[in-house]
Amino acid sequence: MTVHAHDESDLTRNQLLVLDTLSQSGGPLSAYSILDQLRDQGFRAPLQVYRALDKLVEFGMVHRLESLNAFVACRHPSCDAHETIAFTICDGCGQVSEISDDTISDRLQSLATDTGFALKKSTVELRGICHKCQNAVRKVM
Amino acid sequence: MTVHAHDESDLTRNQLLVLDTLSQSGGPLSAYSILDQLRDQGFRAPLQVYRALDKLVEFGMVHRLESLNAFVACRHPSCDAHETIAFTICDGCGQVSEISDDTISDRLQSLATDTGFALKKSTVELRGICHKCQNAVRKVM
DNA sequence: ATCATTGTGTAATGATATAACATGTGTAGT
DNA sequence: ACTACACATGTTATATCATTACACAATGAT
Repeated sequence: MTVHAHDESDLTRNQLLVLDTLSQSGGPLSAYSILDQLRDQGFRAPLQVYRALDKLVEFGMVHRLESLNAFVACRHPSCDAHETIAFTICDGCGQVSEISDDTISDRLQSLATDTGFALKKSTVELRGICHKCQNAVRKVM
Repeated sequence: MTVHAHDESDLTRNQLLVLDTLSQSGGPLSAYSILDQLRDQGFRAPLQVYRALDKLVEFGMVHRLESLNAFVACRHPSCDAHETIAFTICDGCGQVSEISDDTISDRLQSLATDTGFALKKSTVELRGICHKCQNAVRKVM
């Protein structure tokens, strides 16, 4: 029984299709836009997407962006080291970057521990404008 | 024209009703459950709640919890110092606590700045089990 | 062979959020 | 007073996100 270390060969057809759709998009997608892109492959209902997403998130191969109600493929090519703790999300172009930072994760963990809070999952999402989009705005002005 | 430093006297009737509902609940509420609680006061449609919430969030008097799709009244009694940067959310009892921590906010800001990202808003939500609920589980076992 | 587990397909529904348009209300400028 | 403007409101309809419930199929363990 495999516990971790999932790779693509462990995935079902539906999970693979959903993961591929997300990977190829290069950015966040809603469950319903994944569904639309997979109609040709036989997808008919949201549940087919949500079920695949649940597993992929569980495996750490996809992340859910709470502030967007959307999903992104993990950028880590091999499926170890899914230790992302934060995301930047550009409100201009939608680009998402993953950040790993021990200062923050350690600090969050100790803030929790200090108050007796058993931390299960951290959501850290930074909304703003990426470097490229800031330059793009300057050009227009 | 007042720019900041809103207090209750600046609020419209609808905004006051929504804020009171949230304050009295002591925890997070969805927009629709706020709506249900305000039917007696004449509320009929979700938009009445969402519009009030938009303003209250803008004023810093209410926070949106992204991972819950819900809203809480800011715990700060006077409406200065809405500098909360993080929340703990207990998955057992639903209790929400606000955390202000310069280590984290400074670090998030500098991670953003380092990559040329213009940070507008940080979402930091810690999901887990609070101290009380951990004890409650022990009793049952 | 049977049973449990897991994945799948499908329809219906629930939950969250916004668009579009009409109406009211206070206030500043004339 | 009248107008123009900004802003809050009311209402209907619709868009978007997510789950429940039920039936069936494939796999693997006993």
